[in-house]
Amino acid sequence: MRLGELSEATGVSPASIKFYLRSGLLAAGDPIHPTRADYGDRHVRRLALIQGLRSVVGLGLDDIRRILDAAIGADDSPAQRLMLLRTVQHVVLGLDGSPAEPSPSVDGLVQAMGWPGDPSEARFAVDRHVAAMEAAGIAPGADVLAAYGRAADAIAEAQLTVTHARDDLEDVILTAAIGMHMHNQLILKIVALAQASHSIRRYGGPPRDDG
Amino acid sequence: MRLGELSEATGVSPASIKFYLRSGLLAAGDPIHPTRADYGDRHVRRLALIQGLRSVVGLGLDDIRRILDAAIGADDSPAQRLMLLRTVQHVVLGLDGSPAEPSPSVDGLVQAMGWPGDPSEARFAVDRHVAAMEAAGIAPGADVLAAYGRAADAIAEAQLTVTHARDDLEDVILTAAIGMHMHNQLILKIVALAQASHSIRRYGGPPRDDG
DNA sequence: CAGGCTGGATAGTGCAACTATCCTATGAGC
DNA sequence: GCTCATAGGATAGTTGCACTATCCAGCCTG
Repeated sequence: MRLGELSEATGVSPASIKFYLRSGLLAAGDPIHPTRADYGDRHVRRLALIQGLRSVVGLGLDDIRRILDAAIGADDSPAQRLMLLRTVQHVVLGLDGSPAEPSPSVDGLVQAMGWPGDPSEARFAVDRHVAAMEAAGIAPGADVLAAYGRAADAIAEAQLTVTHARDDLEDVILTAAIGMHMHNQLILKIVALAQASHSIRRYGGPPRDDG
Repeated sequence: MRLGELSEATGVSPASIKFYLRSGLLAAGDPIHPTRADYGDRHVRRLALIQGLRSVVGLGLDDIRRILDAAIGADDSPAQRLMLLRTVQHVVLGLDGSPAEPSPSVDGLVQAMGWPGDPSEARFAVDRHVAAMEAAGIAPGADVLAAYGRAADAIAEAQLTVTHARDDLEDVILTAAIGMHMHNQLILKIVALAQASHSIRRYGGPPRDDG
């Protein structure tokens, strides 16, 4: 299909498609004439991925590009899929990979959950984050961490299962990134629900607008 | 203190302070002369709040203004604090308050956690979110929801306790918003950690860069 | 009374993500 | 062969947000 048709098929304006082509987010179509290129299904999927990462997950084009770059040349093997998953996490969480001081409470969490204790980028990120929360005076208690651990274990399992059920890498990325985001928002909303419940317990009623 | 001193005290440029004054995010100082105003501690705290909500939580100035508006006229009573907390959740989560179809899995969660079953904005938000996830083919299972519920309960309790220990409303807001954000990021990172662990279990090793 | 700082208004900057315009080269129709 | 609409490519302009810089008048100090 031609650019105009690709635009109609995806709902993305021709100008934006051109912009993505220029930006290197979308591969050029197969040139069938000097002034004509042919776009296919992969372009449609790629555009859907870009749109999803932008509008749902809220990533910037630079971050999207980093994820896309990781997908280039990757095959469908489990190892490559995990690699891709890791890149998505890396970008979405803004991990930087530099080592951090292990936190005792995180040690406790890892042991309680039976997770491997190897230092890793994710572990560093958790350690750093817990340290930041402690510095802010809002350190998570052992019970909170334990609850997070169980929740995280359940998400991780579900995410891996869903992710590996996907056929193509665009789907893998989209499922992983949107899954992370959606689970995250879900937890926030459940916390809001829990807080409403707790405030009822403490004060006999929810906070109300109308006095 | 004068504008220049307020700037030095907070690290916010005079131009930005003027901008916040114009935007209505920061109350004008007490005019001591036609061309001189006096700023006090409340301006320092307000600026710290604005900075925190912007740089840590990532809110836009419109959202910050909505939270600030809710704080105006509020007193230190538990009810007002809860009201404020609710506004913060409202803004940070983008809740809209319109009713949603109750989801059976959320019903199950609420009953399992012993939370009050009253319909509420938070409940609607959770119902809508679960529906969206189901539509996206990434519906959370009962085990995942149960784990979230326990985690949320722990956060809510901790958050309420920490929040109510704060003295002034600026602190209440900042603690609530930054707490939400930090806990949220923490969960994401713990999920990343859990995922690394699961991938080791499944495939005998973490995904690696170096092959 | 001059200079500098204050506060207030207005306009400009930088970034991100588009969006509109222009240009060139076909390729279809006559 | 010639014209003209259109695709594709390059360039510049727009929008929204969050500042930032400039300008101006007042007035307090020295």
